[in-house]
Amino acid sequence: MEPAFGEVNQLGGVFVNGRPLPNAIRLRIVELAQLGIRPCDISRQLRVSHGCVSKILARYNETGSILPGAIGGSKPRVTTPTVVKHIRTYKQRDPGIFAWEIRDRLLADGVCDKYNVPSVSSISRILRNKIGNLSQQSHYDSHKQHHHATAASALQYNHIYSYTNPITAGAKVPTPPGMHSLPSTMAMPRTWPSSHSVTDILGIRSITDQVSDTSPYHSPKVEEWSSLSRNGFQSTQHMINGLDKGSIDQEVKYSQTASGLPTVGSFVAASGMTPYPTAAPVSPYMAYGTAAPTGRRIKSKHPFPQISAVLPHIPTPRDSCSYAKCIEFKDNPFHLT
DNA sequence: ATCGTAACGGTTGAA
DNA sequence: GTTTCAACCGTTACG
Repeated sequence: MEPAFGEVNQLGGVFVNGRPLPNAIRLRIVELAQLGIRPCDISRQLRVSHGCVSKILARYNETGSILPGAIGGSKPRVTTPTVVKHIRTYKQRDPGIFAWEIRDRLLADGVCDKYNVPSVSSISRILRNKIGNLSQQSHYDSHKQHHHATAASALQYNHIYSYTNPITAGAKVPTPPGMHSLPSTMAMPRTWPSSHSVTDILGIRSITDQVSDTSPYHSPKVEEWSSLSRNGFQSTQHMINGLDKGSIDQEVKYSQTASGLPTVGSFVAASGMTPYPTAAPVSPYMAYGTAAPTGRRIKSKHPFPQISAVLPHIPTPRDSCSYAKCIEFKDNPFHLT
């Protein structure tokens, strides 16, 4: 359940425990950093803990994305229907086969790779629970099952998990930014926006602004706006740094000075940066985008790349299967009226 | 003073 | 419909 109210951190900023900062704040952190503002000053100005600033900047530096990681869900199973089907086949052909032999065969036949091959114990469990006494199965049945399993797995898993792709097989496998050699099965999972770049994020945001309500906190779920993101609201003329100015203006309201505490704004003017409003109502939770590609520990050659850069998102298996939804704040505790 | 990060309490969503 | 579990979150405190 969403809390009725957010909490206030030591800096006077409002946050919701367990929930990501809104994209507007995340974006601001990156923008300020690009302008040469020190993280400690960013922390003070935005009233976000320095640990959070550090984390967001580090992630941006490594992934090019300002977005939070994907929350919730489960890791994709390794015992996909396809794998079970192969195990069944092996067992049928050689009823005395050992689990470890099956494991080796799965690897040898390319059904799995070293990242997603089931453990011996998992195979044993499959043999015990899912396959049982194969000798009582007719060949016709098994063939039919085989066929269905293949189709089903192709539909349900292949385009999402792409287990045999060594790039995506491990969630922590680094993937260079800008890589375009993704197999088609990974290029565009079912409900995922094509990019986690700021451009796409705000492109999406610009659309959601149009379709959403007056509450800056409510955002459509990805199921809704992932399709929007594909319908050509890429960059437009009123983009600033790849961002929709309107959306920025709206999200800028997040600046945390509602408590009446003095803002830390002197250095803002001195730095010549965009003069963000510094005394706007607190409204921390606006639309969230989709998850950042967490776990991709990319050592960027270009620290703090321009935020307008479009960096294709290379989804991890976990990304693509379970993080399709953005965060929705229906009852935003921070929405001041 | 600044920054990186582990611990913590929390949320989320697939299985 | 509920529970479990492992992912993530931001804050805090420590070094």
